Amino acid sequence: MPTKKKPQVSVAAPDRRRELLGTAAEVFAEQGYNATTVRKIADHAGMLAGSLYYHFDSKESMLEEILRTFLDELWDGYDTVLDAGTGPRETLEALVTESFREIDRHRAAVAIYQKESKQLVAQERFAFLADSQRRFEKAWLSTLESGVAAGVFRADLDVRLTYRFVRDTVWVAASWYRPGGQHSPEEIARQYLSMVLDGIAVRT
Amino acid sequence: MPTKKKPQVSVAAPDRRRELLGTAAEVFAEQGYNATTVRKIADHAGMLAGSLYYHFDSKESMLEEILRTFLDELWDGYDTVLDAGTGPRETLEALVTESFREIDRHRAAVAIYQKESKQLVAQERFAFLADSQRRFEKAWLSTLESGVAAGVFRADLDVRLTYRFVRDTVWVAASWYRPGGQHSPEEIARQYLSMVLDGIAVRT
Amino acid sequence: MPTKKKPQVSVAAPDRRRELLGTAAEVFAEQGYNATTVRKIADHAGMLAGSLYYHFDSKESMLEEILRTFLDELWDGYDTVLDAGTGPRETLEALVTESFREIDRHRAAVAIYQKESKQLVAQERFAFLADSQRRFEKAWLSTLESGVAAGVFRADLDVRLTYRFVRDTVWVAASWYRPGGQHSPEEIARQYLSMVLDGIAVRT
Amino acid sequence: MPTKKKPQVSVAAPDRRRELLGTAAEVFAEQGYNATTVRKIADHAGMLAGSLYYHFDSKESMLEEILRTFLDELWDGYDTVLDAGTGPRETLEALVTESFREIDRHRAAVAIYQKESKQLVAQERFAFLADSQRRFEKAWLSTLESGVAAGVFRADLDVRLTYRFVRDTVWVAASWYRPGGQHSPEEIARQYLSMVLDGIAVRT
DNA sequence: AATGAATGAGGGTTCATTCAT
DNA sequence: TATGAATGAACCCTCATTCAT
Repeated sequence: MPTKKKPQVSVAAPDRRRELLGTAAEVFAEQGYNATTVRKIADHAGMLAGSLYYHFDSKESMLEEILRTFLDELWDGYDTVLDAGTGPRETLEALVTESFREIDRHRAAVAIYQKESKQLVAQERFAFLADSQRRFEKAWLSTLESGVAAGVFRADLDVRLTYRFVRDTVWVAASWYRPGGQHSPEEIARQYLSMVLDGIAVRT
Repeated sequence: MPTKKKPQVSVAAPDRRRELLGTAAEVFAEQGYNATTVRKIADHAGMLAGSLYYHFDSKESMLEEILRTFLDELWDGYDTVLDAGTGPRETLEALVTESFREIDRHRAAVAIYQKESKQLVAQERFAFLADSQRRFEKAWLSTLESGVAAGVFRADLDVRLTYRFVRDTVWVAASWYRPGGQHSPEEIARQYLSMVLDGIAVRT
Repeated sequence: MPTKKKPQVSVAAPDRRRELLGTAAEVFAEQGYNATTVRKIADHAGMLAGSLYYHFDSKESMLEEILRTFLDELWDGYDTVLDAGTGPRETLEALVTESFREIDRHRAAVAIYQKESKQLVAQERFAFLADSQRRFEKAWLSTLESGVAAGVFRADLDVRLTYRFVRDTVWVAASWYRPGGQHSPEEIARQYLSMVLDGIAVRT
Repeated sequence: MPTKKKPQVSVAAPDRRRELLGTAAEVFAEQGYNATTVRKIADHAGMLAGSLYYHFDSKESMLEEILRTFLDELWDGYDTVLDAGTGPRETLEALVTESFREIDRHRAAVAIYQKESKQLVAQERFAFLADSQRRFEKAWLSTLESGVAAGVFRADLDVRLTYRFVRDTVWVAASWYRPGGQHSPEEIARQYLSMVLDGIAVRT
């Protein structure tokens, strides 16, 4: 009677896993996925490269788990916001705020996502990134569109362009954001929203 | 007997060089610098990997030349704008417009710059990136600051945050921009400026 | 315009390829496929491990090509014999003789085949081994069966058992056969045939 | 304090040992010694790889014990036959029959022996394989030779060739033999003997 | 007896780079 | 100018083995 494959932790002792994934995410974010060698991760974790393979199947599977975990939590937050049934402007504000909170919580994962997702989606293994992107686009687009319909967002702008503008505007922040800095996520969100909604020009 | 090593560079056939650099930039932009093998570039150029070394010293030198060429042209444009002595708002508008023109002309280089510069600046060879970034920051910051002083930009926003906001807002566009699309660079610039300056919310 | 993959020799300069495959086959046969490191092959060939990958895709592809080449030649010989339309006994004699000739020509490949084929057939890449085995079985079985029907082979033996007996009897010889030894393939074939056909016991 | 290292081996629970060795032999036989990982054995035994090291010193020591056990039993049987003082033909028949019985009892070990012994004998640890082979060769050769001298075996055949023929003929059977099949070892032995002694051709 | 986690040596493979032709 | 072949360093990953618990 074979086999019982991979006694690998998985369920039990997920602490070490999470810890290692955190380390890996940090290095991936800082050096880029391709430029990150498994040995560097192991160094940061205080172990030998081969030892990582007790916990994970491959470097790629670490990346996958990092991104999956992040997206799962992101969608938990987004879904709560989207299901709240608030008006377009409140929804947009809540989405932006939620986004900055996720950046705060998953800075490394967000940075990785920003940098690598374009290449990754081509691989079947990372098809879930495309799914997420589609849901993402739908959520933001429909929020913007109902805002335009309701007269709270400008009608003279290309909606797709506006969508990209808002989306990028928020997420690129992950590339410079450092948690524990002088601005809380909520504070940053407030300033960003102010700029996005009202512009930087003085009203005349 | 005098050994003429590496005739390279120089005046001879600068066209082929430019052509090859264009190809390389395209592949770098699409696949990422690290993930791009010299062989892929050579494939796209219809030659063998080793043959590229007749034209260039190394993969890295190709990258350097791509980025240098782009930044040189960028600063040509920026300097013209900055030396024009226009008011802060006009300057900002001109900078944004100029930026979208550069994105249009150097899409690949811009994409590479966006993705790789953070890692590259650490290397001495790419110190010029840091220089450029400093000049860049100074140009934008001072434009914003004189705008605030002149009362044309809002005073209630964190200037550094605003700077990052505007900067990112413009440059990330390179990640989705496709030359020859439905919007001209000037048209995109106009819409972006409208959003950045006046916001997306309807004025009440 | 991309791409033209793998300028790898293939057609042109097949000499080096053949040479390397010969070396590899020798080492595979002597040490076993799994126990043979790519470095060992490279050592025997007077080059570095990585250099082999200019000529071949992988260690496995070397194995595949070795076996394919052997089987192709084997079937050339077998088909000639089988298409000759001779009687069962002559056919069997010719098959055995041809087999020893192949052992003489492809000693290493035969030894590899003997040792590894059982594990290999499970892989899709080596499905052609199963094909060959089926054809092989059919050729021998039908020869034996028509021999029995014609009254030239004994009818009191289990045909499958006899098939295995003859088959193994011939091919295991590859494990001890050394080309250039005191017996020519034809001489060995004659003695084997004498034993297989008439037995080792003195007739009473 | 006395450190009791490795209680192992010894008298304690020899059943588990035998059981584990049986499992290991099965896997070795099926996948090949090199291709068999300690983890696979442990999987089949329902334990973790490391746990095997409570019972055995190393993977190699498992292999050694499997082969030693097999050869010990084989020689018990062979010695009984050889000491019986029967004539050459009866001796040969008894040896063949005994061989098929051993194949029946130690199928896995025989298969391993067939496949790996050639590589193993080079190692000092497995020198006992060479001893066994020498005794083996002597036993068979002298049986054949006295048979030839006594006029019961053909004198016109190369004796070494005949030895190899008979030896291989019997032992390769282990590669396809499945215990519990339709033929008992004795039945197979009878048919093999019939072929080896009298050939497969119809006497004319 | 067995587990969980780690070690460390190596193995197959990739790739930027070199160089004689 | 470009090719064909090779280099050598590094990379991801595997696996027998160890050991504290």
